[in-house]
Amino acid sequence: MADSTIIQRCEAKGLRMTDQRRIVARVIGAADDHPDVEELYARASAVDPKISLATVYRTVKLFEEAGILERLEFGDGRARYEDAERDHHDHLIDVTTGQVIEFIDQEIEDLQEKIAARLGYKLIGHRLELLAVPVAKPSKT
Amino acid sequence: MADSTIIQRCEAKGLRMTDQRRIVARVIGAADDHPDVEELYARASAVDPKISLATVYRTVKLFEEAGILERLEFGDGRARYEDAERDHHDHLIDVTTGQVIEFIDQEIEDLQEKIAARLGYKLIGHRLELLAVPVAKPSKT
DNA sequence: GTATCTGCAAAATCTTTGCACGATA
DNA sequence: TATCGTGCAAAGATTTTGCAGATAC
Repeated sequence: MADSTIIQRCEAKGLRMTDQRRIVARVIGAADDHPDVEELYARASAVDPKISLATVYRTVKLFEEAGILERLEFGDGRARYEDAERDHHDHLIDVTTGQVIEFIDQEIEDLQEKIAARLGYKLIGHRLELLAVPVAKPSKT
Repeated sequence: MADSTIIQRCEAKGLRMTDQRRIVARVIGAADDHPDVEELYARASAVDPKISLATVYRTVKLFEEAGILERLEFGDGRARYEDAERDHHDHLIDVTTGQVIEFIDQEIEDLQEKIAARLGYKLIGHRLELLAVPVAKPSKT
C-alpha cells in the first residue's frame, strides 16, 4: 500500500476524480518537501494555469479527511501537507535555516504508546517536531 | 525561578509594565489550561472591560519573544499560550473530547536529545502531542 | 442526466498595524 | 517630559463558502 499512488488511493475510496484533483495528487506525490497550500497552488498552476486556489484548498481538505494526506503545522500559521502513506516519520527543524529533516525512531514510537497507555489512553497518532541547531558547521561552500 | 511570577520575570527583563500587561500576565499565570487569545481577552475583559483585543495580541507576542510565554498550536488554527517557566511537559489530546492532558516522561526527553545528536544537531526545544482515545469509558454519567 | 466539482469573488477567521491619545519610568 | 503603550478601526494573511456554469460517473 505504501507503493500505491495517491490517485489510486483516491479511486479506491470512491472519490470522484477530476483533472484538478489528479493534478493536486500528483504534485503532492512528487514533492519531497512539505509544501503549504500556496506552494501547491503554484506547482499545480504550472500544470494547469486555470486551476483555482479554492480548488486546491478544497482538494487537500478532502484528501486529508479521507486519510490520504496528512496536515502538518510548523508554527508559521500555514498548513502544510504530505502523503499520509509515506513511511511514518517525525520532523527535526533546523531553526537556523528552517530546513526540515525527516527521521524515524522506533524507540520513540514505542515509548509514546507506553505513555498513552499509562494515562489510560490508546494512541492513535502523534505530532513530534524537534527544534535544533547544527552541532558542526554545515558542509556549505 | 519556577516560583517567580510572570510579572516578576517581566520586570527582571526590563519590560515596561502597564495595567494591561499585568492583567494578561496574571490571567495566564492563573490558567491551568491552554487558552487561545480570544479566551485570554475574555478573561482579561472580566478584570478590565476596557482592554482591547489588539493589546492582548501585542502582549502575548511580546511575552513570547521575551521567552516568558510559550506559544502552542493544537491544529485548530488558533495560537494558545502557557507560562514557559512551568515545569516542562508535553500534551496528550483526547480526540474524543478535545481535553488536553499534560505529562512528562524523562525517557522521551533523553531520547530526543540522542536523536538530534545522531543527526548532527543540538536539541533546543521540541513539540510533542499525542493524539489518543480513552481505553476505558470515561467516568461520565 | 444528475449529482458533484470548479472558478470567481465575497466572506469568515485569526492576527497585525497606523494613528492619535494616554500612561510609564 | 520623552518615550513607549493602548484603543480603535482598517488592513493583512490564510482559509472557507455561495453561486452559476462545467464535468464525472
